Amino acid sequence: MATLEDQCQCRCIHEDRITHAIERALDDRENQALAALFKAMGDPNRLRILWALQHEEMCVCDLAKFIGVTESAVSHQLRQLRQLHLVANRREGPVLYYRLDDDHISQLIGLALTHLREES
Amino acid sequence: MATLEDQCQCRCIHEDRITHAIERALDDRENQALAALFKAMGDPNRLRILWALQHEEMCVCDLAKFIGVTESAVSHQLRQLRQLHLVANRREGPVLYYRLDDDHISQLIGLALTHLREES
DNA sequence: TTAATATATGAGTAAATGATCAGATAATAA
DNA sequence: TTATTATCTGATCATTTACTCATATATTAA
Repeated sequence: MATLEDQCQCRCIHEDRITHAIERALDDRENQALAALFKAMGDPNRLRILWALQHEEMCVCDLAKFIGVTESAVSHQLRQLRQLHLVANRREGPVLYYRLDDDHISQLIGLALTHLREES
Repeated sequence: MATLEDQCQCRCIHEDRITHAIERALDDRENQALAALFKAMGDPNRLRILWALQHEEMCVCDLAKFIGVTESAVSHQLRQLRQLHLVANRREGPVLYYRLDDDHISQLIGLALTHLREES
């Protein structure tokens, strides 16, 4: 994000469009948070986790076995997903059952898959 | 992705859930492609570009000015977005006007923003 | 053709990422 | 209490990433 005054080599063609874009731009924090959300979904293993949790809640070692990495690795990934409110868990004795945090996650995956399959 | 036979330290609790997850799992290539799509949207500057293009098509140097980086940097980003069918362009003389490739992109951003704002 | 403008590309680099390993914490059972 | 199981956390490291710089390509005009 830059204001128009910054570092102007004056090569741009459409001052008006830039001005409008800046006016309409998403707030910086929100942009950052939104990017973090997409980034979290943008890793093959995390996505596998999310996909699996669409259907059934699973514990850490289930997920580790499923995607073929260490339980430690899964735990690290789940922390990220938790912090971004993509997954939630519930404890039953010593085991933590993970699930998707809300319905938006499935919707996002579904919508993206639609885009992909229509191969626009 | 691993089959159940691989590297079994036999510590998992729910063999059945793992089996189901493997059966229902997204095809490996599709999972990869889906992750790539989300990852592409998961960078603050690329997201700013996509957000701006929701409203109006813009050329490379507009975008560079807007987000405050080199035109080269924007060009690199746009290539990624092009390859993943997130943006498309049209040439008018020497300048390329970029736009969102289809309506799904806006929908994805909107849905993610809803999720974010409901702070589930 | 040459010059100028808009964009693309390749190399190089500092920073971020995702995995593993080793060790810490939490809950239950003996 | 101690032992065991499930999960978490910190350190480390190889890979990936996103930028800048320098250069190449493409389009138009002179």
